[in-house]
Amino acid sequence: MKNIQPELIEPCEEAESCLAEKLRALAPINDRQSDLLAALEKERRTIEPGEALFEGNAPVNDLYVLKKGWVLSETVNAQGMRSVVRVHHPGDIIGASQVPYASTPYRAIARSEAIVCPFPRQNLVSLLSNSPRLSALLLTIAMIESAEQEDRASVFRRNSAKAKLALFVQQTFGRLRLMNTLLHDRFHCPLNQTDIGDVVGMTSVHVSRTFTRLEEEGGLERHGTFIRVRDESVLSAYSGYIDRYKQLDLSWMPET
Amino acid sequence: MKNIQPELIEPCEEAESCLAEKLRALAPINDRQSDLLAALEKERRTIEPGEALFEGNAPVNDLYVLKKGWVLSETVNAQGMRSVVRVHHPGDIIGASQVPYASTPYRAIARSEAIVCPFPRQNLVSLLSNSPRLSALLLTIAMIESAEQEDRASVFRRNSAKAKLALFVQQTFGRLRLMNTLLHDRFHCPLNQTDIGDVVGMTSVHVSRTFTRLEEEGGLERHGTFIRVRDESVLSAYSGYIDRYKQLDLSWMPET
DNA sequence: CGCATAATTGATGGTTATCAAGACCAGTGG
DNA sequence: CCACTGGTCTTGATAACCATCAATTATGCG
Repeated sequence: MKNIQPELIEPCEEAESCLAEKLRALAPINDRQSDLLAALEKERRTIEPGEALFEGNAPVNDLYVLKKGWVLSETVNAQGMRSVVRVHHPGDIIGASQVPYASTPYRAIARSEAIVCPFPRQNLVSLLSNSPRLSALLLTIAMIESAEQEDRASVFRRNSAKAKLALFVQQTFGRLRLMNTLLHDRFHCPLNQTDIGDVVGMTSVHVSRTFTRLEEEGGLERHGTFIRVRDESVLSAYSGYIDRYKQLDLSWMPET
Repeated sequence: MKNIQPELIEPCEEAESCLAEKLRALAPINDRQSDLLAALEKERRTIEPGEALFEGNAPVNDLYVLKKGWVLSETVNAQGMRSVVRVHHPGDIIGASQVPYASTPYRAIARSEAIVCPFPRQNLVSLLSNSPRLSALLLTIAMIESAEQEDRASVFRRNSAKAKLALFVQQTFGRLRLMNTLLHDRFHCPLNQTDIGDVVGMTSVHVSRTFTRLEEEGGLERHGTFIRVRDESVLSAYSGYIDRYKQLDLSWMPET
């Protein structure tokens, strides 16, 4: 397997507000709104691969805007098996789904060198109080991710290993492309096959076999830590993938 | 199997605003906020069991507050298998996860006699614009449901059939109890085993077998269309169930 | 080069899907 | 009262898929 030159990967790192970049990819926001968002990303913290951002059953005080790198939210279920609940990419708010809770059962762990901007949960309130439009955008993101989750649920609980992996690749690629429009047909995946297995719900052994089959069928190619989407139609035939960042209608959103 | 007298089931039906009832179960809201919510439930529509509320790939114009009955959001995946994406109970906003989209791929179908209150998507904006607290509550509900979904995902994609069914029963019971504090240890389930199978991702045949085993182990009992939770610890040992409506910390929410 | 981690490949077994047949149940009409 | 019917649930036999265990090969890094 030949290597492919890693291209420009994390354009978000340089932005004044990574979250603002993400929201802007969905709908226009004005300077005042942009400033409100930038206020969330004053602090900065770097995390090494393998290091934990927070541990399971820790109190929820801060949320984190992810500026660079991949972070996994994972948990251990009743039978002691690890399960990766979410894969966070730049622009995501890590811990957003834990906002209403006193503590989170999840553990967040970096899978590549990551930069996060911690901010207290209280700061969310200033967004909600000062901008209906930003409130609507936060709700929109929650709904988009919810739709993605529903898609995964549909496929992961009944379908074949090929469908699971195909959906994983397509959803991941779709999310990365939102923040990095330079991506063409391949992306860097810092997860090993054990991680991927814990995301889609299969063993690392079967991840390996299934990747090989999808390669044989021409759906994708692997080159080291890069994955190339070669024929989307092959993958979609298994996964039924829908790009949840397309087909949006945000005309209803308030202006301010 | 002896029959059990169906007790008082749908207290929400009589409330001025079913949604307000649900939010009030989470955090106090004042009269002004309550009025804003009641404005969403002016219209009313009755749906018979088996009847569709909307079909797949229909444009998203209205959302629906469910006042009474069970409604399923379902879809057909790439391999032509039916998948139940969500089970809606009284107090739910049907179609909430489709707010940002021009159309929805899902089909909503009633499984018992249902009453819904349709309201245009635009009306959400008046909530967001006029009450940061209601915005926060809407976000909170989205996050709670997201957490429930993550729990399902963790269990459904790797675990045994017993774990899947146990979680289904416990999550369903937990959600119903939020709106009906009279429920003690049993609830009416209008879904047949094919429906349940399409919710949890297994065949109706295996649902039957697994229910029988869980009964033998003392976790639950079935009496006609009623399910009685007999020993939560037995079910939790499989499912690792967490009540996501407990352990909330909503102290951060804005007042107005 | 040597070591550790990750990926691959093969053999075997368990869990669940699938197919098929029969039991149960409520409602209907002779 | 009883056959009939459609739906649902149950039970059994078989097979497919994936997990598991184990051994080997590849990859990356000091």
